[in-house]
Amino acid sequence: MTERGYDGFAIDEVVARASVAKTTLYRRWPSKDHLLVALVARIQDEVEVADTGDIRRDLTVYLTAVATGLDRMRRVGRDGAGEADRSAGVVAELVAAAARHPDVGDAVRGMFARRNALPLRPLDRARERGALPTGISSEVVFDQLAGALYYRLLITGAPIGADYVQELVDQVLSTATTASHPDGT
Amino acid sequence: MTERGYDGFAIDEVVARASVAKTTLYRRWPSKDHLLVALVARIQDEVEVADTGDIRRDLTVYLTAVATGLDRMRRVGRDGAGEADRSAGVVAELVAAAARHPDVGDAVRGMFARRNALPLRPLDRARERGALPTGISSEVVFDQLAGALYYRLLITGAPIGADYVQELVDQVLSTATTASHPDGT
DNA sequence: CGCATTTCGATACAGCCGTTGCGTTACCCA
DNA sequence: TGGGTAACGCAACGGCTGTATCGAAATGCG
Repeated sequence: MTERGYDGFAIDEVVARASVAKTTLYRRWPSKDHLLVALVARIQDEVEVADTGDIRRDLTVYLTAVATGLDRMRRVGRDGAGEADRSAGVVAELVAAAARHPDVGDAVRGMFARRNALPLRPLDRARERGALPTGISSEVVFDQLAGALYYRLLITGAPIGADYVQELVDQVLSTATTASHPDGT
Repeated sequence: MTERGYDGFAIDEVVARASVAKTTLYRRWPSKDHLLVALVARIQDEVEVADTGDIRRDLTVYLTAVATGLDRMRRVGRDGAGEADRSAGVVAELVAAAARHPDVGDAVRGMFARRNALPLRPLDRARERGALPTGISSEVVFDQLAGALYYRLLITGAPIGADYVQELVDQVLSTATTASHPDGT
C-alpha cells in the first residue's frame, strides 16, 4: 500500500506476499476497503494536544500536527518525495470507503472522533476563561477549523501551510481577541 | 446512476441501455470516474447568491442552498426517500475520483470553484463596509464556512440542519457584530 | 459518384475483487 | 491420546472495468 498507493495495491499480491490464501484474508477483512481502513488505523500516529492555557497557541500546534499528518497521508504510495500534485490520496479513498460500507463508516468516524475530541477540552476551558464567545458550541468552532483543512485537502486542493493554519486560528479567535484587547492586537 | 447509486451502476448496463458499443463509450469517457463527474456536472443545478447588503442573510441563504444540494447528492441512488444513513454518497466517490485521475481532479475543482466564487464578492463588499474583520482574506472565511459543511458530510457524518448553518454564520460574523455593536447583539 | 478518413461495433481478452465448495491442517479438551 | 471443532488452503468461478483487434459503417470532399 505504501509502495504503490491504493490502485496498485492488489489483494492477489497481498496474499501472495503474505503466503496466505485469499480466503483467509477475506475471512479477516471482508473487503479491500475494510483492509484499507485497518492499514490506515495502523499508520496513523497519535496526536496529542497541549492545554497550556494559551488557546491560540494550543490550537495552532494541534492544527499544524493534523495538517502535517494529512500531508503525509496525501503522499502515501507516491514515489517522488516532492510530488506536488494536488491530490487527496489515501484520505479520499478512506472517505469513499466510509461512504460505501456502513461499518467502515463507523470505524472511520471513530478514528477521526478520537483525534478530534482532543482539542475540545482546551476550547471549553478557554471559554470558561472568557477567551471565546459564548453561545457558540466548541463543536462548531472545531468544525470550522478542521473543516477548512479537510476542505482544502479534499475539495479545492489548495496547499495547507503553516501561515494558513495561523490565519485560520486568528480568524476564529478574533472575536475573543477584540473582546479582551479592543485595540485589535 | 440515480437509480442504483455508484456501486450498482455498471458500464456494461449503460452501454446495453444506450445501445452502444463499450468501445464507443470509452472513447468519449476514458474511465468510469470520468463518466461519473460528467453525470454530476449535469445533475448539479445552479446556485445563485444574493448580494443584498445584509451579509449575514446572504451567507445563510447561500450556505443553506449548498447544504440542501449536498443532501440531495447524498441520497442519489438510494430508494428510500427518508433513508437516514450517515453516508456521503456520490460526493465521496467524486472526491475519490478526483484524487485518482489528475484531469478528473481539475474538472471537479473547476466545478466547485465556479460555485464557490459566488459568495466572495458579497464578502468583499461586506468587508469594505466594515462588517468583516480586516486582515483576514475572504477565502479563509469561506473555507471555514464551506469546510464545516463538507467536513460534516464527508468525515463526521453529522447532520447539517438549518440551525447548524445559522450557528456557523453567526460564529464567523460574530467579530464584525461585536465590533459594530459592542453590546454583543 | 468514388474514395479516403474518421467513427463506430462486436468479440475476445487481461486484471482485479469477491465468493463458493471442499479438502486439509491445526488446535483444544476430555 | 483421540476426536471434534475451528481455522486455513486451493482451485475455480462470476462480475466488473478497461484494452486490443479487426471489421463495418458513416462522413467529408474533389
